[in-house]
Amino acid sequence: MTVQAMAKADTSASALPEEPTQAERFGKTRSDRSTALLEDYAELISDLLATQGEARATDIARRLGVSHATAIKSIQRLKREGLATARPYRGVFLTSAGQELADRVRNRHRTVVALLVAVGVPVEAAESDAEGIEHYVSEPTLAAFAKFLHGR
Amino acid sequence: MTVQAMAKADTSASALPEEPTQAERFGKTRSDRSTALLEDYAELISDLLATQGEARATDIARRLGVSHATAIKSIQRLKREGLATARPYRGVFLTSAGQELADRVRNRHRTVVALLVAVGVPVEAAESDAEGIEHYVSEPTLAAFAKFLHGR
DNA sequence: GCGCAAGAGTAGCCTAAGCTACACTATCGC
DNA sequence: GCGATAGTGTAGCTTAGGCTACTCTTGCGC
Repeated sequence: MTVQAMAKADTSASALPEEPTQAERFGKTRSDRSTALLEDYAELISDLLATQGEARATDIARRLGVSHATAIKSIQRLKREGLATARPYRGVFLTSAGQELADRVRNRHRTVVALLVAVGVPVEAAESDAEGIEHYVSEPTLAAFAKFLHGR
Repeated sequence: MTVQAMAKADTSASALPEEPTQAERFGKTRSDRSTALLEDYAELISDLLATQGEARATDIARRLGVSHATAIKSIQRLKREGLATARPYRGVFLTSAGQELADRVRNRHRTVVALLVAVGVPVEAAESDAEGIEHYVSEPTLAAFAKFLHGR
């Protein structure tokens, strides 16, 4: 604090953004984080339905590398949020909202990977990093990515 | 399941990666997620020390948009992990490991923002999205970003 | 030098997302 | 048609990261 300290601001640190701005960004990042899991589940279920014809809890668990109990708990959350339906001992299905989310996520995922590769990231790293990155790519950023890829 | 379903694989879904690969990626993403918070704290503390001369729990809380109790809990975790030191009612300081982490994170943050801007993302969106994205950028990807920025 | 506001710390609660262990269905083979 | 096995579901525990509501220090103003 104090004026003296203020004076030496902007030395090494690239000028801190004002508090409210920074707090908002962190808040947005926090909420993105909480939807990241749902997005992954939706996308995976959609892929499983498309390729295997059904999405079973055990398959989902195996793909994600978690226990089946964890997968089931997350599926329950998906149901709570209106993204999926599931009847006991039958598979999991997506509601239209869930399918819409899955499509959006898959599309975004592809764009992110393509962009990473386009700027020179090795394919394997691109695929791997995109898994984490994609959940934090906002609409304007995604649009910029698409434009960049298009106009190359 | 079943051969019929297998046969129609690779339709809409961009060919699922094999299970072990995918599970590894998700696992990596999960562990990145758990270090993301620590990284944010380390960077912020470093910035506060540089610009204000001290890092107080309340300031940290305000910047991050969380309650001071939450900030203190996280600072305790930082201490547990050997990244910071703090004596009661004195400020928070970084260990050399913590400082090293902060430097690395700040550097990575700058590179990510610069890359986003370079591919046409509006500055405000770049700053905001980078906050989430940066934690999932691996070394190879970061190197590719730097190379891309350099050789423009 | 003392009182009081601001800041720091503690306690206790919640939810999400992991886990293991156990119990219950379904179905396939014979 | 019945039994083993594979898959599903439930219970109960853990940790992280939020919160509010309290108490305890510090240090500034007078």
